[in-house]
Amino acid sequence: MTAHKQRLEPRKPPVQKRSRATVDGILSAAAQVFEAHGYAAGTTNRIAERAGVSIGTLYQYFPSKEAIAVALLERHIAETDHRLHEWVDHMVAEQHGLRAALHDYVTGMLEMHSERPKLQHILLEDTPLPDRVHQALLEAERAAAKTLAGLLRLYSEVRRVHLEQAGFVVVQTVESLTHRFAAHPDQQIISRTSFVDELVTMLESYLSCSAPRDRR
Amino acid sequence: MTAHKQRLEPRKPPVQKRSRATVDGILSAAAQVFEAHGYAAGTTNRIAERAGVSIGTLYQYFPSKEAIAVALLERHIAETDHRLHEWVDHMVAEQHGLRAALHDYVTGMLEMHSERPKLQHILLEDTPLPDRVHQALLEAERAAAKTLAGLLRLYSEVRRVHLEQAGFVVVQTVESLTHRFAAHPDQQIISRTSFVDELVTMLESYLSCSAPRDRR
Amino acid sequence: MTAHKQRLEPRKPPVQKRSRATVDGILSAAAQVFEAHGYAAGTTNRIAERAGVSIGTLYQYFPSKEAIAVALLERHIAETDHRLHEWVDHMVAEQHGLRAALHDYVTGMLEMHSERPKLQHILLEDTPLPDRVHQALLEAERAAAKTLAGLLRLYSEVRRVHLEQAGFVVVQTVESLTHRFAAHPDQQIISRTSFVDELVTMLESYLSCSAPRDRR
Amino acid sequence: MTAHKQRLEPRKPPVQKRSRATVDGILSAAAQVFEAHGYAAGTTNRIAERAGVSIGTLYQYFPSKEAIAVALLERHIAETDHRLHEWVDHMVAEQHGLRAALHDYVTGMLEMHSERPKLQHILLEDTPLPDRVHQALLEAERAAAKTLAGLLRLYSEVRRVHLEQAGFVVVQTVESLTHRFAAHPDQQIISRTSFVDELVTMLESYLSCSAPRDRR
DNA sequence: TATGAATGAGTCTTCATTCAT
DNA sequence: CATGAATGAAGACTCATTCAT
Repeated sequence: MTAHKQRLEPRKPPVQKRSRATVDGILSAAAQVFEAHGYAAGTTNRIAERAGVSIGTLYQYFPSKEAIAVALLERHIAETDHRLHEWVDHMVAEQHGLRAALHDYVTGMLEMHSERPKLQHILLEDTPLPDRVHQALLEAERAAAKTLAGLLRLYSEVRRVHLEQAGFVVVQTVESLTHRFAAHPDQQIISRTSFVDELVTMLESYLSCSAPRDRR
Repeated sequence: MTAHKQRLEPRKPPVQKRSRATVDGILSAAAQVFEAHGYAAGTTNRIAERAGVSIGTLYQYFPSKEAIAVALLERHIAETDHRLHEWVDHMVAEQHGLRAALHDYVTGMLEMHSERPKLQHILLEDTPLPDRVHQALLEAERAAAKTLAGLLRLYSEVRRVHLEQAGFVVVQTVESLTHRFAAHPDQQIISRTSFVDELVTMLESYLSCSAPRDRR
Repeated sequence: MTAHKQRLEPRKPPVQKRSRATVDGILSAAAQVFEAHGYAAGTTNRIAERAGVSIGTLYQYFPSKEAIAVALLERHIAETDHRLHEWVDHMVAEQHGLRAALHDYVTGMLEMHSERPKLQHILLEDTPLPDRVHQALLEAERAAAKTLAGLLRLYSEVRRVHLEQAGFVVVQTVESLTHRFAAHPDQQIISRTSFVDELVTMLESYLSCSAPRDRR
Repeated sequence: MTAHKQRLEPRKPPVQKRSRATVDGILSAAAQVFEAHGYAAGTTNRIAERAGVSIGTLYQYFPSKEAIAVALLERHIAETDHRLHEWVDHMVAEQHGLRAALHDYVTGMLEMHSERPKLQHILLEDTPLPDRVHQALLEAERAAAKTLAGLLRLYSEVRRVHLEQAGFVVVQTVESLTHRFAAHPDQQIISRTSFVDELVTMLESYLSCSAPRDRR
């Protein structure tokens, strides 16, 4: 009868500050609810309730549940990107050594993922997201790899030749492991500090070794 | 009136072979359906249909949808474990060098995750699994780390001191990266071969470096 | 998430007699509910309740509310068609005069519309019916005009030249007036008998006049 | 908490001209919206938007959606009545023959219904109108029949005895057929001109025949 | 044991209406 | 008087689960 699934953006960003606050409130509530219940069981009513608004208001700002998920993911992508650039700028300015730089990066990402460890995966794996979001995600990863490659070029310790490939591996590794560790912070075989150290060591030795040591 | 969430085991291991086949059929169907539609949209009716049994029969063998998810996850854990041990045995027998061994391991895991790349995450993140499953999962990882540590001890190239920690890092890294790569095989910045090579290189250089190169 | 609005037929005519009864029960209930509340206010829950089945059962047989409306309309078209042919056959067999034939026809239609006077209009005007239903409706009217033309040919009293046009006018007139009268049976300016008589007279004098009496 | 269904009149005839224009604008917008979307899907927000006023303003002038429908219907009744009297006056003045008079009448009504063919039915069949509106409708029809009877008396060609009954039949016939035809102007078995001619012929022969030609 | 029709709690979403500004 | 953000009751529809056959 009606035409669902059209725009996935807030209908009209109804202009001002009140709305900004409301939208943010809904998104934060959604993040909590999805984190706690999963996507399917994270009902829009629960989100609205947690956000302290009526269900009607929620739908004033988001045309569908899916739109909320998309907004959440885009927010996450933006935040990750922001963190990365901030870190890169900081590193360029501070001129620390490679190990220190990696340590800083790993710590930052671990911190970031410790907030809502499960959210991304819930969003990524259980939501039938429109393709453009997946594209955006891949694009963001590609961009991150490139950015990182640019930074790595500045370190004399780095011996790898294909810096973009190396950047990709580093980004993926940090993202994945950091995320995994954050998901089960307590019951781990290894302490947080040790984990960071080992990871940094791995990355450092990888970046500073010149090539596959020997043929298989 | 409803009786959700009771036992999560197959009611009675219903005697013998006929049932064995049926249970397997249902699990395989569930794997396909969850992979394709996600957990929430993977309806029990769809699973039953794909398995070629009636919905009634499905509920003869599994008391709830959740029980199917749990069984699937346990099956996956067992399989991973099996693969690991097989590989370890093979490595012990063949006496290859470290790099070759790692290459074999990485390739095997990548292969394994390429089958149903999304299934685990769907199961892990969207199902409110009973805690004992999470425990089992962590336990399995711990065991894997130990097993790997045992193997690593046999290689003279390995210089790491805390082998269990190293085993943990290796297991996690391979598991994560392999999984990530398998999820988006096409649109990657790096080829499959390069990916494997880089990953192996990273692991090798990590394992064969004696310690953090320098203090931070 | 799912794909609504596909088929508008009962999903699978689930085979047997029980279903036949259920489908009929639902349709009858729907007819009553739509008649009483209008299309929009005729909720599927109300229909199910009136039919004595659960809402789930209703959706086992009809994929959407619209499908129910369509089925109802198709049923009506079929019934009208059936009535018309029955009447034609009867008239051909009985060899009554034109007036008697018309009287019989008008009475029959009036009877038929007295059952649920508003239903058709509700279905026609408020439901966003798929186009093929509208086509079917027009087609049915065209066929009725033709059928009637065939019958009129048998009456010597009929002087009209364009029998199909005449058939069309008669069908439309009877359908419309009969319907209107049935809608407000009580509070009419004219009695039911008089109404039928006048209508018959009008039709008779129309059919038996040779042409426009005079130029305008 | 809700206050549905209270008064159905504009709250206060809010003074003068500005309001007059606003009310008219809303009604016209409502007519378009109902015609295009049906009653249920014709939302008050859409009406307000089309009228170029805020939803709040709409509710300043109409206490409910239903009140708009009622006002629309009353407007329609008044207009029909106006047309009829205009026509009668014209006919009395011009002294045309019966056929010409009928032709004029039919043409006028056809024209009128061609504007928003579906609106009336939507209003009539899908809105749970308060009874007094139905009363008013019937009353208007009765009055029309009487008015028409008065006119018919002036024509020597008319032989019918019960002029009021005849007036009723004529009014109903013209109203119904004209409306039906207007609703599906394109796909008709008969052209517009032919339709008018046939209808006029039918009415003329009816009015000028003295009585049921023969007993049944 | 297998079947599949029936169930109904629970979901997302809409929209008439209110009221603070 | 006008505005439009907020409200929440209510509706269409889904799907895990049961149970009579």
